[in-house]
Amino acid sequence: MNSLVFLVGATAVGKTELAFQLAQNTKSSIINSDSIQAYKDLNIGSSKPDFTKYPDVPCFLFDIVSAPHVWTAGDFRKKSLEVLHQEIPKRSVFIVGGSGFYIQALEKGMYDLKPIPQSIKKEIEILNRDKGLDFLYQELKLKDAKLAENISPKDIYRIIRSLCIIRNENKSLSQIKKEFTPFKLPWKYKKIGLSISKQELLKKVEERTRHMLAKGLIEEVEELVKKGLEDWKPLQSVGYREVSLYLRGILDKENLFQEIVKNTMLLAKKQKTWFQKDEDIKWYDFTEDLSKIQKHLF
RNA sequence: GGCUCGGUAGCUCAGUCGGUAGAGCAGAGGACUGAAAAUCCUUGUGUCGGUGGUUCGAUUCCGCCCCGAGCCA
Repeated sequence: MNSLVFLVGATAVGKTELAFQLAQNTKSSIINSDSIQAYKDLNIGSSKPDFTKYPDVPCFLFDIVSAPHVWTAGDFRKKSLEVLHQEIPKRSVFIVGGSGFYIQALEKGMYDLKPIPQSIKKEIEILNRDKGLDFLYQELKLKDAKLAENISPKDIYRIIRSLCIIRNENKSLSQIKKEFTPFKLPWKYKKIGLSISKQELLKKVEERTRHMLAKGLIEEVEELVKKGLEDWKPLQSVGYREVSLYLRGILDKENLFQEIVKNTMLLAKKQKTWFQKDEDIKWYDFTEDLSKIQKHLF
């Protein structure tokens, strides 16, 4: 019986390397659940694996989206389900990545929502620009008091998104949530996490950041900016954002390294917070023997 | 050596017309349903450089000293 394993943990802990070794040893395949590694043009800053090192491991959902398109949790859910239906009958599968929201989307499902048309997005953006976020928050309070209570009046992302949904679905998010039945994956699966002390992680993050800069992270971002992609959302992610600031003269070179390291550590903390509430995850120290982990899994 | 401006939370700095102080960032914790590497929330006692003086009371005013930056010699 082929199995399904989620491998999670903070950025830079060494998930990818472990996953490829496990997959190679057990003739399994890998699905990427990292939101940034899905992008074709984001290689250095996303720490994309070196696929030539493991030519026999079938890989999915890496390098599948090109700018200016944007990859979302919903896309991940849909595509990963397709891949799983095709792969599980053939071999075991590892799903690897640090995006907790993606794992949740796949595991528990997502609300069945229509895509938001540009016209609605624009309308809300103009309201935000002209009347301010507080005006939008007041509208949300009127139309979905329960949700408004649970988010901050400054949470620009959630306020705009929920108003878009109200306009597009004619229903509030709270209502949609109430009517939603959680989905269940049709396969048995295990979740394992790689843990690391903050001190050890800092060492890894510094090393990785140094490596990224040496390998040409700045040039990678420069290329994208040259193509007019400075507003492309993924360039707001850790590493890419700091380099963009550097290219615009807002950050100087000495601070660039420090800022990337700092924000990567912040990201790692958020990932840790996300995963630690999931009691199904079995944690292993990052120094744990491969064979031990493998034994536990199969 | 003289003059000027600084020395306040781990960092950058605000402020107190004299009643022992507060922002941003960091640190710690948390939320999270289609950009999630995003977007947010909670959390701030520190010999206010040292020392003497004035004062009921000084981080705040005055003197001296120490440290840093700049200008003049």
